[in-house]
Amino acid sequence: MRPVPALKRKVCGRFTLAARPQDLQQEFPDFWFPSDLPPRYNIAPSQQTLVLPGDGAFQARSMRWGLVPAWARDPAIGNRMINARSETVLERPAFRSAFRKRRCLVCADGFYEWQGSPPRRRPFHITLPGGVPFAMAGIWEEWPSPEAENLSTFALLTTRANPDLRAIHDRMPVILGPEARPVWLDPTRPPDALLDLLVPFPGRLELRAVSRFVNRPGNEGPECLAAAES
DNA sequence: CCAGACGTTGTT
DNA sequence: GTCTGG
DNA sequence: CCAGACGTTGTT
DNA sequence: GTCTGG
Repeated sequence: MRPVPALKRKVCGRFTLAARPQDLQQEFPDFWFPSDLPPRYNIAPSQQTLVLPGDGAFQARSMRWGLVPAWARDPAIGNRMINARSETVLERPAFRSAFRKRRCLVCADGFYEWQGSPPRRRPFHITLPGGVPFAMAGIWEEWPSPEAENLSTFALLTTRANPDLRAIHDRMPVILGPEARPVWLDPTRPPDALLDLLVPFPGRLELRAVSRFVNRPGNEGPECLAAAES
């Protein structure tokens, strides 16, 4: 008998990065950050956001969320390549090469998950205690655009939800603590050592129901974190 | 050998 | 790029 | 992830 | 319903 598929709901598709550059500098002291970083409360797929690639430059870069494989004909394919399952990332043709050679950290200070079924689906904002910035595990690609400069894109690694999150969701982005980050970014690390890092977050998470204002991808600003209407 | 395809998420 | 199908 | 669009003809 | 765009 085939294994019964686990309960599945939708996975990380929005997040926040409202932290100031000095807060990021403190959390990621090895990296250089731009000083003019705008606070973001509604980062959606296809948008640019701050990524720390393991390319040895230790320079924060802006990349587009939604991985476009190097061989893609149409970069629109990236709009659906926003998450890569940890369980299968090693085999998937679209991700395998990026997983082996181009890993990164994706800076965030919270992410959104939606709970329930339409039309009552409600967004939650999930943070670490105190709202400190954290690093999500990512992989990235460079797509040679015929007209413009290369397009840099990334996908987030996902794993099972941890106990705090399980009430609303069964998947979550992989969050890497300070010890795991250099391992993930080390280009010489073998796949087995990397896969060991892709586990549910072992610490506590804080969940807060927020307004549906965040639903609309074009909405931006601290209103995205307003308490949920009753 | 060449030609042609190549993907993910989720489906509560 | 890399794999499959013919 | 959610919101919003969703068409055709013909075109060196 | 399904796909694209943000």
